[in-house]
Amino acid sequence: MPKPNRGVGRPRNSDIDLAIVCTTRELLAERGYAGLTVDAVAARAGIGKAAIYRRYKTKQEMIFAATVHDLWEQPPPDGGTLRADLLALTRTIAAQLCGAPADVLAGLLADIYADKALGTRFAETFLESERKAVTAVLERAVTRGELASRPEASTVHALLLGPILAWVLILDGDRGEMPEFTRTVAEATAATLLLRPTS
Amino acid sequence: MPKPNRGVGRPRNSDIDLAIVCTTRELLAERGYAGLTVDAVAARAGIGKAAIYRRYKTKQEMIFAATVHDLWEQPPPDGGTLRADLLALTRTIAAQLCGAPADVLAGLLADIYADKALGTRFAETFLESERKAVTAVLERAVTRGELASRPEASTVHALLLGPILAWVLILDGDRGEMPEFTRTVAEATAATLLLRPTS
Amino acid sequence: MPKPNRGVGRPRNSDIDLAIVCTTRELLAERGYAGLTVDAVAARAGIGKAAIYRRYKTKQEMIFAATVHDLWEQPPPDGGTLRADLLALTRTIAAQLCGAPADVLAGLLADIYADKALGTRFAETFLESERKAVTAVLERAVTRGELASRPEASTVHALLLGPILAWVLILDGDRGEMPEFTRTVAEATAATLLLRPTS
Amino acid sequence: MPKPNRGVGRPRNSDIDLAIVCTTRELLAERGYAGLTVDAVAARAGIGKAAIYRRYKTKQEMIFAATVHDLWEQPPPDGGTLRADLLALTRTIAAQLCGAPADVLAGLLADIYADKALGTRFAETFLESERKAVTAVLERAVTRGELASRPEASTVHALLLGPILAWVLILDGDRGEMPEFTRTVAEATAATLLLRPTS
DNA sequence: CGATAAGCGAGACGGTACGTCTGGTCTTATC
DNA sequence: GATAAGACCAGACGTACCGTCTCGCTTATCG
Repeated sequence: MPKPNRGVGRPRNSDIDLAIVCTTRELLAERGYAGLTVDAVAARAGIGKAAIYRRYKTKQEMIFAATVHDLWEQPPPDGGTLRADLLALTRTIAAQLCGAPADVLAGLLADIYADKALGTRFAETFLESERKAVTAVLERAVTRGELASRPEASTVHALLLGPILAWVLILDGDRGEMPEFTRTVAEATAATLLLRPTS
Repeated sequence: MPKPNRGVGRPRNSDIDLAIVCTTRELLAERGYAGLTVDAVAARAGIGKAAIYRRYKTKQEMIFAATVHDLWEQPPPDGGTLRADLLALTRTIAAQLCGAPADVLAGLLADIYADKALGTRFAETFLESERKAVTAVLERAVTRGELASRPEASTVHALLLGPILAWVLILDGDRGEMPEFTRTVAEATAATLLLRPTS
Repeated sequence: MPKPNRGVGRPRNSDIDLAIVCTTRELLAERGYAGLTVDAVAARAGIGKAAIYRRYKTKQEMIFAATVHDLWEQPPPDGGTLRADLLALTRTIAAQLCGAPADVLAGLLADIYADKALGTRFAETFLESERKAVTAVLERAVTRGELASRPEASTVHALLLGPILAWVLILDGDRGEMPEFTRTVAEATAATLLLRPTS
Repeated sequence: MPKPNRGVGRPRNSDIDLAIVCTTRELLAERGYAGLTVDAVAARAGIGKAAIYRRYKTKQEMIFAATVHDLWEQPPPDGGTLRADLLALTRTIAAQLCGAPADVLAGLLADIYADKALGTRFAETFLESERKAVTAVLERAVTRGELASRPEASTVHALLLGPILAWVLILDGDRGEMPEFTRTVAEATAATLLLRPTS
């Protein structure tokens, strides 16, 4: 999230906003997360470093902004059944995670732990919104009578998010098989929830 | 894995091997992954930087060696049922992941993507041995007749590893609840496998 | 001679230019040539190492610049006689050589041989200007009729420079006696030239 | 001057003594003074570093020993006249200085200032013996009646040594012209001494 | 003869400096 | 006041070298 601009003086050139984001993505693709430097972004984009740091506090924020596309906040529309809702949810999660190469994901994750502020922002935006979606889906199932009581959202979240995370981040799984895998994950979670109430 | 030593000349001092590993862990705990420097390790351990770089090509290799404890290779003993085997397996995986703080895990993961050699080593040691254990457990279940056919090991691996990974790495879950959570993950996977053959 | 700066962007801070030179001289005086480190210069001057290496390619260039004060170019004014001219010239040379402690002189000399670029610069600035002065003095003497033909400049240069060099660099002679010694050198050379034409 | 050996235990291998000296000279010629490393000498000579440091306290002592051929101590034989004695003396000095490349001379000189012990040894051996020779020559001239009183030996030493030093060290003079130049230096000094009593 | 002492090649060790690089800030002149 | 260029501080990185030490071995003299 770029720093705000008080609306006084020369307005920011929005071409630059775009150039930063695009160049960052380019260079991430070319040189990988570890090989990305702010100087390189500035040079390639034909802008000054100050223009970057006026918008983002740190390099990590810049990458975060360039990578983590401002993500969906709404829980998926009611699909009628818990099974359908979980599948939709899992697909959204998978789409998020597949949006960036694995090295970027890993790098970002590391930076989130290195920089407390970034961690907080990540938790508040990304995590919180996902968690809300999970909660909403579960609550709908309770309302429908599919579940007796609402299971712990964190647990379900981990059951959905985790396998996909592992697939792209650790196991370097084929992303072509992702739709299929997504279905497996969703159904496994659904099966578990429907069979036995998970704490 | 440290660089080798041709058996000629003065042998490496194994006290130093140990000191590097211990000091690295100490400093990781004190200052976090991002705050670790090679100079600090050398200074604290009372050794020269050369002694470190004689053993490890890069800082990352050092951290890797200090962190990824040369890990279990054996699949869990036969527990009699798929359910029991999966629980044991999941517990082993969880123990591995809980061995290091989250920031170290994240940092290591990022470095694995940054350094190809490290990535290969990680895949060959850590991943391969885990995968073999998963395969063994599944094969036992087929032999027992619990499963009709052996499911894809990668998928099951992701279903087991993923939620735990997400729990410690993303959701910053309470590690005290890990035993309980581990059980949930194992049972969810068991349920899925026993209900429907996963691809 | 510092690296140039293309007039675009933030200009070099000339305070730093000065600080580097002064601090280098200070530390040379305090710790001697062999004890001088770039880190110490940076630390004492309160600047970053990069600011030094932006100006000088190597430590040696820095010392060179800090020590070999951009020196006089003009031959001494016409003193009326060869004897007088030689004395003036010798005094200038002696003043140059006494400007730095013996260890710095020796260190610099060694570095000049170690680094070809430095050697060239030394020859072109220091040596060439001194040689021109010697030539000019000798030519004046020929014009005056004191000498029948112009002697080889290199030889005369060696006769003037050498003894002083030996005095400060090898024999560790008392610098208090330098004025007297300078006179001796000048007169010895004058006597030789006036008696017999030196090749 | 190598460290002594108490005659007990295995005796030193004199092949190694020679190998060190020869290899040092070789490498000095190939890579220059600044490029010489002890490891390289040991490797090239096929010996261990310890064998070197058992003989010489420091790298500089090794180079010193390999370079400064154990030099003449005797003043030149009586040539009958001051002029002839000075020429002989100058030739000896020139021979000494021409024995090593200029960069080695410069490097050695710098090291002499860096290492007090080496400086003392240099002064006591090289310098002192030269000075004695100068004194002896001057005294002979007084005895012969060529000179009224014995001039200051240091001064004469500087007048003889200096120009040659400058020739090889600073002016990078052609060493082929050395014999001629030597004569010039000797005669200039003789002329000065015979004309006027130098301090 | 065996014990003792030292030499030897190889190379690890602690220490220290080098020169490079990057991140994030600041300073010009220009727009 | 935003911008491009680039200087600035801080400090980590990985390399190189020095002089010392340790290993397992060899080679001499002494008892």
